[in-house]
Amino acid sequence: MANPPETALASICVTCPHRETGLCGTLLGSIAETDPQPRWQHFFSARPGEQIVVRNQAYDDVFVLCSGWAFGYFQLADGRRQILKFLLPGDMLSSLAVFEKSSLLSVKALTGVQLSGFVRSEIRARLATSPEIQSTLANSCIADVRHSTELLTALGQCTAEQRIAHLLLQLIPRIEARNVIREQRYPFPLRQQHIADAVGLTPVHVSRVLGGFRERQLVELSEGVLKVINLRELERIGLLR
Amino acid sequence: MANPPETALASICVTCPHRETGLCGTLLGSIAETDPQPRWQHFFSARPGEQIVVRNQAYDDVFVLCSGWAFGYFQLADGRRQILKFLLPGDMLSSLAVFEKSSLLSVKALTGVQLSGFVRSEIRARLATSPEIQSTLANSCIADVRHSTELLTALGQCTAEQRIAHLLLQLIPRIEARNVIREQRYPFPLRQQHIADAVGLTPVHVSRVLGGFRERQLVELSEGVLKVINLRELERIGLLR
DNA sequence: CGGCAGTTTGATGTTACTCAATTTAAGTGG
DNA sequence: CCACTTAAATTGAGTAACATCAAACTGCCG
Repeated sequence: MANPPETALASICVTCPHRETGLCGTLLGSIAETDPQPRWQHFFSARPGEQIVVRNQAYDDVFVLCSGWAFGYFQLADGRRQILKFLLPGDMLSSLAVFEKSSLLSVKALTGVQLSGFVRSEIRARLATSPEIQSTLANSCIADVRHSTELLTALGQCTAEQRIAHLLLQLIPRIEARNVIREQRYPFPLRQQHIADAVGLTPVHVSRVLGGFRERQLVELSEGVLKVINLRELERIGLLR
Repeated sequence: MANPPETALASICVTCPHRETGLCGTLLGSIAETDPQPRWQHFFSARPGEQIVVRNQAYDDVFVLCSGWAFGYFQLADGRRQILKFLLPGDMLSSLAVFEKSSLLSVKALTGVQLSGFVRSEIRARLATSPEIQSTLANSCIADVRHSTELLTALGQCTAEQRIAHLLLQLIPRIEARNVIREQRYPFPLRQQHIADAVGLTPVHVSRVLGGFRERQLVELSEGVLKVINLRELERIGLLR
């Protein structure tokens, strides 16, 4: 995971899996025609576990994840934390960063990551004239709200099994959209601690539930790989109806 | 709670407690100068318990609550439901309704309510030219996200006492902003069932926790009134730090 | 007065947490 | 390639928090 030289970095975002629909690609598409090295954009990277954004701190950039996994979370004073969303390549760290300087969330890298930062003022200027950027942003906000609605319902109303199944089901299509999947084996860099923090359980209990899933031949999770054996049954457990 | 005649309804929204900052007032302010009876706005009311918006159904209007209380929720097939937010006068039922026809949430009236509906196309047209409407909308989205971040953290990480205290603390300043409060007595139309559905507990357990709060002289809740006795201690329990 | 919805209370059951020990896996340096 | 170290996952036993079930109580309204 060595850092590629600066000159190579620009190509990373252009190859974002979501450049067709994502803000990153939308913006880069518009500069390709005009300015190959804009001042209002920069790339950088972070190591696994490194903090990228601190809640309530002010930033002049809007960030897009270009490669790797990250997660947004809310930290409590006593060490507990709630993970609110996992971020995959093409995701904006926070859609509302376009309007608000201070971040609503803390963000940490889960794997090694590469990011793109766009200067907010420039995005807002373009937002005013580009319907494409407008709808990209609106869609990102809608996806965010839809996701947190579901997560809230899962946390408030569902059992441990259902919550974990729901988390997996929510991630599976997003991983599929970004990777070639062979033999139902999905790249999956979360530790059980991350799952626990995301669904409001202890790591110990997560281990027991995943053990149950394995025994029942639903999914197997180890070494950064999620193997999906019985998707139908997983959906029966984890789909919100 | 009889329905006032149509002619009187226009004045209701003008006296919205949040007309200074809310979308409702922002829009009405701009028409007061031009068109006293616009076609792109209409008023209506609903009785206590009546359903106002159905999730996934399409609407041509963006709704603002003018009087009374309502709540947005996600309904599961087996009867469980998660209440995601309580709506007070001046609140948009959903900020993202400006961009998305189909509602992300179901909404029910808690008390008798009066609402204002603005035709979406008209709002979007005005949005393009009015920085005031833009920032009002952005602020509403930001408040929504901030709120669901906190609620998620409370549901995932906190005990029953903390969750209920948190809910009360979240509502208290919003009630204060809309009512004259005497002797720490807040109008509070929620049933224990609503509290339960909002914080992911059973009504029975909510009753026990509230009983504990009463014994300890923190708050008393009965007959639609919340009496706040020891705010400091309530904050010690329910504030997320 | 009777009925109904909402709340309270008690007894019991289940889920998930805590604490602690053990196993497994992943590096690290010799 | 192999001890040694460390982080992560697993397992077991005991406990706390919350759910469930059922009954009694309250205030309200017809």
